[in-house]
Amino acid sequence: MSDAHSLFLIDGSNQMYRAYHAIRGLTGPDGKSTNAVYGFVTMLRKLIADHKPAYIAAAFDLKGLTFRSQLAADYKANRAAMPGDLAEQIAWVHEACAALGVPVYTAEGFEADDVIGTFAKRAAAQGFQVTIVTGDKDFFQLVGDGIRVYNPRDEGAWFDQAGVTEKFGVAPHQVVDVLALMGDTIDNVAGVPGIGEKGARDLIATYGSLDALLARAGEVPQKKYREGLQTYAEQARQSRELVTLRTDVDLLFDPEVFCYHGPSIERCYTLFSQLGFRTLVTEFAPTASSIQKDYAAVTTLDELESLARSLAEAGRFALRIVADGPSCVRASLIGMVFSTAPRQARYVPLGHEGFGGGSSLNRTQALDLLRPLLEDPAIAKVGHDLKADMVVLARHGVELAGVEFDTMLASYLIDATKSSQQLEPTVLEQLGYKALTEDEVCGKGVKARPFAHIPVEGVLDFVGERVDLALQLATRLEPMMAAHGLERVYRDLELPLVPILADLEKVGIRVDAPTLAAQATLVDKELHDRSTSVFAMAGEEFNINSPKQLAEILFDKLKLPVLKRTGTSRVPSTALEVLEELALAHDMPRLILEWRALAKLKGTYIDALPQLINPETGRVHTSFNQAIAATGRLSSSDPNLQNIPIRTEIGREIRRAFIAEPGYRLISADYSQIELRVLAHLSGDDTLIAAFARGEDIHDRTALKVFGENSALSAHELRRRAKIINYALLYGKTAFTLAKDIGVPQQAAQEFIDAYFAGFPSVRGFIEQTLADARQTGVVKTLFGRRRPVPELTSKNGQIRSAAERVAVNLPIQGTAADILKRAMIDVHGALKTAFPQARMILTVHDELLFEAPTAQSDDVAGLVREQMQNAVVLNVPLDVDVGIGENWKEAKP
DNA sequence: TGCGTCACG
DNA sequence: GACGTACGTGACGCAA
Repeated sequence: MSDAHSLFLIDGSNQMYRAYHAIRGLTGPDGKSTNAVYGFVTMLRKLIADHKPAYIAAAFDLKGLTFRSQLAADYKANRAAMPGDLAEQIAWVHEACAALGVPVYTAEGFEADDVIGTFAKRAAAQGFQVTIVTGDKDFFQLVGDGIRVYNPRDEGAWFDQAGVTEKFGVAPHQVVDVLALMGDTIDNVAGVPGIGEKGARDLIATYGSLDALLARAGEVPQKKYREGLQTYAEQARQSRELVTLRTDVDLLFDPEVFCYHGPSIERCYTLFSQLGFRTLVTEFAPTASSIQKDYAAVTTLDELESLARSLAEAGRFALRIVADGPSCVRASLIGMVFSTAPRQARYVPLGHEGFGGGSSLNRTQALDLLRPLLEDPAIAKVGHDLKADMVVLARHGVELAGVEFDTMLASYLIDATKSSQQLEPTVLEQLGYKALTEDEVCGKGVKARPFAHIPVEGVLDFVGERVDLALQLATRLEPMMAAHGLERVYRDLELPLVPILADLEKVGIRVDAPTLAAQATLVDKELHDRSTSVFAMAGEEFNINSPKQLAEILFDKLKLPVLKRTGTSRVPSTALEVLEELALAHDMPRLILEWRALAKLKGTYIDALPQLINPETGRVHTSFNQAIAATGRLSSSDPNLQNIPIRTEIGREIRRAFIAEPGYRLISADYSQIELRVLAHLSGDDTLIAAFARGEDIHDRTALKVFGENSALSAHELRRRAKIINYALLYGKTAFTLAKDIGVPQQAAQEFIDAYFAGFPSVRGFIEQTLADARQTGVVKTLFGRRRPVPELTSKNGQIRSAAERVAVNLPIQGTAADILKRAMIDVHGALKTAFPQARMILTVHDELLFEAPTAQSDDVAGLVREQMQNAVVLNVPLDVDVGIGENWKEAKP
């Protein structure tokens, strides 16, 4: 295919339209559509990669009239105007072509088709093998003599002379005659009335050409065709002129210009960054390793002393711990790397093994030498994810102090919706470098080697970049944070939280393996009972956990009705709500649901947790992720301790396995209805505020507002429904789902929603004001100034826009609640340190904090915690905290 | 690796 | 008139 003389001519306008319609809903960082550009770029890159043309160019229509309007004033007058969001992308598409090394041609007064026709003929005459890339059948007229047509939509769609004849029914030279006869209503090519595509093709095939046909019109047997041809002969000739592509446009075919030399990396990088095409940005980014830099390893203690002196003199440096291991709390220290200036780094190897024994320094001596520096709060430390470094260092007896700037947190505060706040993508976005990855240095999968087994020279570039780039990032992100007004949330919340979260991770929580083992035995029996019954009903054994096999049994074998299909694969869904519905008609779905609930508990918690107990501490150490959740919440992983069951009795039993050390108690402290209180504060709704101020039960209050005083339902049921309504309305739930959740008709649900907003009038005002502000600024904020960009608020797609509106309303509420909890954690941590140093915070779950304290102090600790949490912030409603004490987490839950 | 499902606030 | 239908997470097992 990569003929030395192959020339590809791309029908740019045609392919741009196709891309626009094929991809929907893609937008760039500024919320503008990028679908046509993205689709076009994808097409063009695939075309070049697959066919490796030696010469290439693209042609586009220009805005405005062409010579064809002079032939027929109404030519293309019926065409709908180009959609605005496509017109906006034309300049980008041109730039994309140019960046990818494809010259762009247009011609005043002509269409792209004529430009292509001209180049095709001239190139073919010079012996080029020309391929026209288009989905437009009009180009069939040019095929032959070294010219063919290719439609990239369909891989097999190559049209040479034989291909055109087969596809279109006539030879290429007859194509214009067929097009002239059949006309084109959209483009206002008149043709001959009464003759369509099939008629035109048959007539031209029979008579050879339009001229011959018109000359012998009287011989045509079909009356409709005959009369049409006789009446509209002139119109047919004019139509032929319209559909005939010009091959004589005043353009020079210069092979030098058309010769393909590959893309301009810089231009592609700039363009794709602006458009927000992340994968492509990665591909075209320059690598930092191509830049001159000064990275070196420290090989003697003398050198290390001199490094320590220069770091102390600098007063501020970036650092990164290099470590191997399954997690920070179990990591082994391999080295430390420092930087005080751009493109400069010094690596202190401490654990590289087996390379003549001389490459690593003595760990104890080195740490002793560095300790004063690392523990000095007056020397500022910069890094990316410093919590991880703190946890590793603490294992080696070093308490890192002076944490001053964490680039991961800064990046997170600037845009919490980014898919990753890792160093590489952040550096790529902010500095335009493609940093080395751990995979490139260590390998991945089965081939991965630990740092300890790689020589120092092998890791130097990678580890050097870690600190060098972090320091450079800090310089760039600090002013950005200030510009967004994020200093307060950074200095008052996120930064002070870093050492606290490190403490929580280090301390962990005690989990009792025998308790879980006993539960495993019980649950196994329950699972077995249910699967036996299910298999009996099915008449065969199968894997209940396989949605596919389960669907076959339920829907094929038992012929139960398919109520819903899954999102992308459109297979029959076996989700909870579906099975609950089916359970009304058959016994198996209920058993399946019970089996699933038990299997979930066993697999995710009962069996998994014992394996995560750290043998050194006998405790489970989760990781808290401070830069994941778009709302400012923390998340927990490996294991996730924020989703331990509580809603069902059997699930709640698992919390018995989370226990206090002997002589200690667990203390659980929950904020009561914190999000509704935040709503009361933010909306200023008098009714809500008054209810909270009087200490009323807010769900009862809503029940009264929504259902009135004379409802027939029990107080308990009213409260249950009101609770659903309270939280539902907070997030923009619709009547449809509310109806399902509380089991009433949709119309009744709508009436409840209306009654709610009537009862709390300021809540609606708050929602509307939040949305109005967000539309204007493109971001939403919490009470503490945390921000979240919501570019989709201006989307033309109603569904995307609605989702963005719900996000925009949710953020100030969920995010402010998260801010309050973070503030409380900082206050409580500080207060405990002085008053009860033996007590420690061990877990945080969105509106709950868990502590472990000596039994004798537990009441006092509980009181202090409660006090600190209630006074973490001052709102115009009180914050209420429920506290409980127990030997295990279940007992401690208030 | 992506998807379906389900645990939590 | 059809479509989809509440926010935020993380983990497991299956199927490809």
